[in-house]
This record gives sequence, C-alpha cells and structure tokens, in this order.
Amino acid sequence: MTKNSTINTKEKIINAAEKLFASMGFLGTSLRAIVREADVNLAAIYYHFGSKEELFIVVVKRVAQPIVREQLRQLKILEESEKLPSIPEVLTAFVTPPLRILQQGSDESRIHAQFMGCCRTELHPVQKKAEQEFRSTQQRFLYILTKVLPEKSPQELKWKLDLIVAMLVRTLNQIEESEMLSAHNSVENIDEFVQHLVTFISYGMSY
Amino acid sequence: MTKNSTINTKEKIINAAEKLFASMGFLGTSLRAIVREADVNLAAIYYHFGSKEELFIVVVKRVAQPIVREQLRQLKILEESEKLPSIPEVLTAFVTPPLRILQQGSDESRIHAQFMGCCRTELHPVQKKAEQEFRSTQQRFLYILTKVLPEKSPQELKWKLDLIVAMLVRTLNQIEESEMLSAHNSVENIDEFVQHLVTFISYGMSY
DNA sequence: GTCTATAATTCGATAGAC
DNA sequence: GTCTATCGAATTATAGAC
Repeated sequence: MTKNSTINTKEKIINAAEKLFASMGFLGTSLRAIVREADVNLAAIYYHFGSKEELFIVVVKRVAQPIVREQLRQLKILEESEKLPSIPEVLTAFVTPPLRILQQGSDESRIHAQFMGCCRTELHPVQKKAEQEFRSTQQRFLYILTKVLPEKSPQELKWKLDLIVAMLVRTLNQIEESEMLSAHNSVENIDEFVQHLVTFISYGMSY
Repeated sequence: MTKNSTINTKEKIINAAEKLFASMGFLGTSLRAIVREADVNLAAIYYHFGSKEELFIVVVKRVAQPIVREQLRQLKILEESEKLPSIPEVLTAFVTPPLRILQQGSDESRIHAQFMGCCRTELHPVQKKAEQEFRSTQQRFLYILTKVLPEKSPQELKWKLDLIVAMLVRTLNQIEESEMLSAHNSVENIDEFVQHLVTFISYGMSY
C-alpha cells in the first residue's frame, strides 16, 4: 500500500532528525546527514515537510505534545480538588511529565529527553517555535502558583518558574554524561530524583 | 605605530565576534558577518587567530577570566576566615561575579552577559572549550560545599551546583527580554536580585 | 511518492601581492 | 599586517523524469 510506505518514510525522517538535532543542534545538522541516517532520499524531506525549519517544528511538536498533555492532566486533577494544592504538588505536576521520559531507559527515550532539552536552548529563529509549544502550559502553571502563593508578586513567580524550566532543560540535556543521575538513573529511582528536585525548588519558591 | 593598529584590529574582531556569537551562536555566525561588523578584512581573522574556533576560544577567555578571578577572590576570603562559611555566603561568592556584569547597564556589558550565558549552551565542539574555562573554579566551589555540608553526598552537591549554573546561564541569557529583571534591573537593585536568587537556591541546597 | 541532477549560494580557509 | 582573489567543499532548495 502506498500509504504505509509514506508513513514509514515520514517517520524515518522524523526519527533521524530528532536524533541528530538532539546532539548537533539545528544548525549543526544538515539535511544530508538526516537522509543518510534515515536512509531516504534528500528530496523526500521537501516533499513531506517543505523545509528544514518545518521539519524541526514537526519534531518539536511530536516530542512536546504528550508531555504537555500529561502536565495539563495532572494540573487539572489539582484544580478539581476541593482544597488548594501545595507548592510541591504543583511543582511535581510540572516537572514529572518531562522527567518521566527517562524512566523507560530505552535509547529512543534517551533521545526524546535530549532533544527536549536541546530544542529549548536553540537560537534564531527556531527557538521561538519551540518555546511556543510550551508557553501556554507554563502560563497555566504560573496562574495556579499565583493562587497558591498570593503574597508573591506574579513577576517573581514568573522568573522563578523560568529558572525551574532552566533546571529541567539542563537535567534533560545532561543525560549523556549524567553523573547527575548516576545515583538515580535506575528505573525505580526516577521518582526519588523527582522528589529531590521538587524539594530543592519548593523551598526556594516559598522564601 | 604598527602595533597600535594591530591591537585595534584584533580588538575590533573580538568585539564583533562576541556580539554576533552572543546572539546567533557559533554556527549561526559566519566569519564574513564578523568582518562586516568589525569593518576589517576577512584574512585578518586568520592572521590574528588562525581559525574560527580559535577566535571563539579567545572570546570565551576574555569574558570568563575576570569573572573567574573574582569568584576565586571571594572564595579565598571565605576560606581564610576563621569560621566555616554559611551556604548563602558560598553561593553569593559564586553567583555574584557573573551577575555583576549586569550592574553597569552599558551595551558592552549587556553583550558580555549574553555571550557568557550563550557560550555555555553551545554544542559541538566549542562547548567543551567554554566549559573548560569554568571547570576548575566550579570544582573548588564544590569542594568547599562538601565541607559546609558534609552530610550531603558529593554527587548530590555536584548536580545541585550544576543546576545553579543552569539558572545562572538562563539569567544571563534572559537579559534581552528580561522580564525577570524588570523589577530588579536598575543598577542599585542588582544586589537585591542576587539576594533573592541566593535565598532561592540556599534553601534547596540544605534540604 | 521517489528518484537524479543540479541550481544558487555560502562557507571556512589559503595563496600571494604589497 | 593588510589586502584581493579564489579554491574547494558544503549547504538549502528546486526542476523534472519516472
């Protein structure tokens, strides 16, 4: 069937692109390197995606969407609860979904994590496109934080949440050398690491 | 005098390179763009620096050295004190020198800050070269932290300090949009921001 | 949908005159 | 030290056959 081969080609390109973007960055990855890795023809990229930039956006969306969806799901649970959530509860809902990628331990998930971190440290002009995928969710977490911590100015909560994102990105990028997770990188210890991280940032959030 | 014009050409190149690297990254900046900005000849870069990569390293060193020197100076004061320093004291000595760049408020210092943050989010292979300029200093701060917090494992202190660096880098990179410093960006309020940041991370460091 | 071939541009780097 | 001119290779993107 024609459709099957198309899907395979498209996915092969996306997989190869994600892997190379994650380790070499947007500018450091040539379309020729991608087609070599994916074992497809150069023109196939233009047929399926139109340009290098649009391919990048497709990769970002594929990685970001399940994470954002899970963040919003956990946020919704907190919002629908009768009592006001605690700071650690909010922050756990925020940081757990992206860190969950690591739990599988497969090569594929390692690449997801690395790309997820890498795409947010990109520059001109693709950085804006990546940011866009996370902005509204981050906004919603910021909103609930203003409810939990009404005595803090929204500006302060905003830059603190922004620094938490920076830590998250760094954690995801560090998977390679990952001395960070050396004591936590086994599957069952990811939750323990998440707890450590949440504790770390929760105290700073309150004071 | 020949020497003067040489120095001027060299410095013109370094200044232009720092500015462009800071906003477009290493791969996003062409040598032709640098010579256009610096108003010098293309071949001058090769005469004075040898290659694009070596030029990048020179820029990194120029920005990093005064900051590292100041970090070590403040660390030495703490080490020579009779009593064991507190966590906020150690962290203040660590984060103040890089954030001090912002205090001047000039265009020049804004570029320094932006490059300082940007060069640490670079990829292949220049990232390693940039890291190298900060590694030994970070190691020394890590060492004193193990003395201040002997009940914490060195691994844990290492990744926490690493996350603090990530926050620092993010803060420096955010200068452009800088809603983060919107309430703090006046010259006299930098110290106030430093205090906020140190408080933020100190609590997380202890628990 | 997939392929070959190639256009059009840009890049880092070098040779050699002055 | 500074310049012009250029090499050789790589890049994104497209045209057109199948």
